[in-house]
Amino acid sequence: MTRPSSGLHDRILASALHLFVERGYRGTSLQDIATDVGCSKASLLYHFSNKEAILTELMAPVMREAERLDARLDGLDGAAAAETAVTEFAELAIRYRREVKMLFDNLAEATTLGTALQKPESFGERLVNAFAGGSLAPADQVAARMALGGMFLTAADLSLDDAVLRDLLVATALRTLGRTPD
Amino acid sequence: MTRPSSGLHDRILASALHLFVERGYRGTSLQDIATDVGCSKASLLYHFSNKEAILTELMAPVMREAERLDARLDGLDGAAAAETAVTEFAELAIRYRREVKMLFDNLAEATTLGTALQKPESFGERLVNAFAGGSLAPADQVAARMALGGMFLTAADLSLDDAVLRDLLVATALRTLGRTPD
DNA sequence: TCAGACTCTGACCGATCGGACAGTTATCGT
DNA sequence: ACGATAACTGTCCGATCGGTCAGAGTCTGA
Repeated sequence: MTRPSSGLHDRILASALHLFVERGYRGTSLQDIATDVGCSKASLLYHFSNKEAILTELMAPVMREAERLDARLDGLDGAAAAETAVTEFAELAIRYRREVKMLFDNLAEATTLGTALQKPESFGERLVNAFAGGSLAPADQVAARMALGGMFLTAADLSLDDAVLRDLLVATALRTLGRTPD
Repeated sequence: MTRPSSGLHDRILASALHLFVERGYRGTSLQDIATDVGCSKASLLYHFSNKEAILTELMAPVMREAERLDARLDGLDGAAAAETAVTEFAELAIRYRREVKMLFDNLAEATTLGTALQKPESFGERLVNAFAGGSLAPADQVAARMALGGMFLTAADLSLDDAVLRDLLVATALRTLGRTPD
């Protein structure tokens, strides 16, 4: 680069994340982001090919972590799958709190939106299965969905110390699943 | 009325509910609804003063039930509050599945939107407190949020028999809260 | 029969959306 | 000193948004 980088790229991401979380993806216009950053709307489209590219880049780290977790769960079953899934998902949901909140604030639009929010959908289903320990019994499936949904919502909403909240999420989710933590 | 009512009013509501659930409130334009109904966009605004009025009327029955539940919880505390809240909320969430799904699909926009989606916010907080049995301990608060969030998401997503799902929601939520059902 | 009320619509409006593009400015290596 | 290139912006665009309005068509009660 010739001109000293002002770090605009990262500032755009920061503002976009903040606004997407607060008002949703559709509820945030490029002009909103530009105003918040303090640059022109055209600058956004210089750094990102389009609006969705901003969302995609914001979600990229979460997606990577999600795929890693997905791979780890692949060989597991039963109690091992459930406990691993719960523990790792808690860690992930806490670390990427804002991204997680952004994600489910736009679940309805996920279908319309491109690939940025489509992988998480199938990932969610595999997580539910892991939570259920592979069981297809209605009671286990419902418990799995409730545990996952509960962690999802609670991690995004609550403002508690990260470590404390993570441990509580894990313990409570395991209780929901009927698996007493060791 | 002079001309035999074509029931357009209700058909608009039905289409709007369907589309709001599928694509979100912001993701659904008046033209989308009009096309789905098979009438002109101007007809929508003949029957409803504006777009938000459609949403408000869709949410009206849920709001009434929510207020009734709210009143019932007012005098209760501890285990009685938790069990009543869980049981009644399960009933409500199941009966108004689609409206509930519509509600949390638009949580991020609730602040922007008018009164239609604002009452539920404070109602949610009171529900959490009831779920927690009045306790302010972090463990109880987290469990309450997870139980509520879990019911919320699971009632909206799953396609199970109503009665079966309702009983499972109640049993699982009580387990999450650490309250063994009688 | 006919005035009036009800239902519905086409045409139009200003605002805003995401995005395209040519041009300006600043800074680099040579 | 001087292109070359990266960073950035003003301006414009077509599409679509929610919403208005004058009127057309249709039925009822007097």
